[in-house]
Amino acid sequence: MTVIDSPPVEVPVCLELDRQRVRRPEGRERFTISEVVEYTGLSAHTLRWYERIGLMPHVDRSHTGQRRYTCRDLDWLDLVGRLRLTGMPVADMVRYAELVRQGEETFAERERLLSAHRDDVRRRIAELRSTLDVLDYKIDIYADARRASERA
Amino acid sequence: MTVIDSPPVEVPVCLELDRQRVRRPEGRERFTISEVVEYTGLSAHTLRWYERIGLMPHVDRSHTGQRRYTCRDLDWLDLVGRLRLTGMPVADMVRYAELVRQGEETFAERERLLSAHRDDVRRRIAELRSTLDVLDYKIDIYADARRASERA
DNA sequence: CACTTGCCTGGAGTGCACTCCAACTCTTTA
DNA sequence: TAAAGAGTTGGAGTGCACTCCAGGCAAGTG
Repeated sequence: MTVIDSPPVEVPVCLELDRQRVRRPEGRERFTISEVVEYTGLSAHTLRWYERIGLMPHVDRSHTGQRRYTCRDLDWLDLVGRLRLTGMPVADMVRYAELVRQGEETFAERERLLSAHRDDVRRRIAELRSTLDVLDYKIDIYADARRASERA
Repeated sequence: MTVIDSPPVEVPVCLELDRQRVRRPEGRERFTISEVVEYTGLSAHTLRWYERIGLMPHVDRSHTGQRRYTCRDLDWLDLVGRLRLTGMPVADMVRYAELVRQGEETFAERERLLSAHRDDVRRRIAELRSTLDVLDYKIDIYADARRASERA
């Protein structure tokens, strides 16, 4: 509940699905886990779990051993959040995180990985679209029936 | 493996994701579970499980107790497959199946249920689109780096 | 008649992505 | 100084959607 209100500098936002957009406290550089919970909409459990499975770059610690997230961490979590929303398996995200850790010589493979995912997303959009047609058709039938019974 | 080849009457198809489209054996009216497996791409386990949880209208049986699916069942499985592809939870599909069983007085609620799902699908399409932008951006960066190193 | 194939059942197991628990430490507030 | 609150850990538990297993029955083939 310790929400830090920074002056309205810039307004980078978190894009958690339907949640109202949460302003990132800009100007600060180290965030507690609860601040990151606030910002990302993920639970603290999940944040720690992401770290355990290697989905996070090394998260800094305070002198007492508590996590202190940086802006770069928030950027990374934004990307992870998007990949997650588009259904990329956690294992693939971990793979991508590994590639990032390995440095620039993995650019080509990162490109391949993201391209494959992009194809997947495109395919899924097409799939959703075609289902939308079926839904429209069904809903129209029910709506027609309703209107008919209302007229009766 | 007992695939029934019907003469090419009409060509209604099954829309299982990337699988090649399977022609429905038209002209026949009762299908074994393995034929339905072939047609839907679902496993026999899953088909039996759908029945257990109430996601299927009553499936007919042969005199020896084996399932005999009808064309109506295949139509239903087409719809279920689409709802599934668009991420409708099985519990919601079961709810819809119940409404269908209850008859015409549930038209209004069926309309509501499908409309809600349609909204969901639309929202997800928008979400996927916006992620596509991020992916394009990232992939461009990697591609540029690759081209730069190829020139070097 | 043996064998293979296809299908049946209830119930247990799997994989994924979290989600929670118990027991603890550290910091802040009354 | 006592109590509340935020954070720590490893490991166990949860919910979803299958997925598989053991053991058995029925029909067709050599």
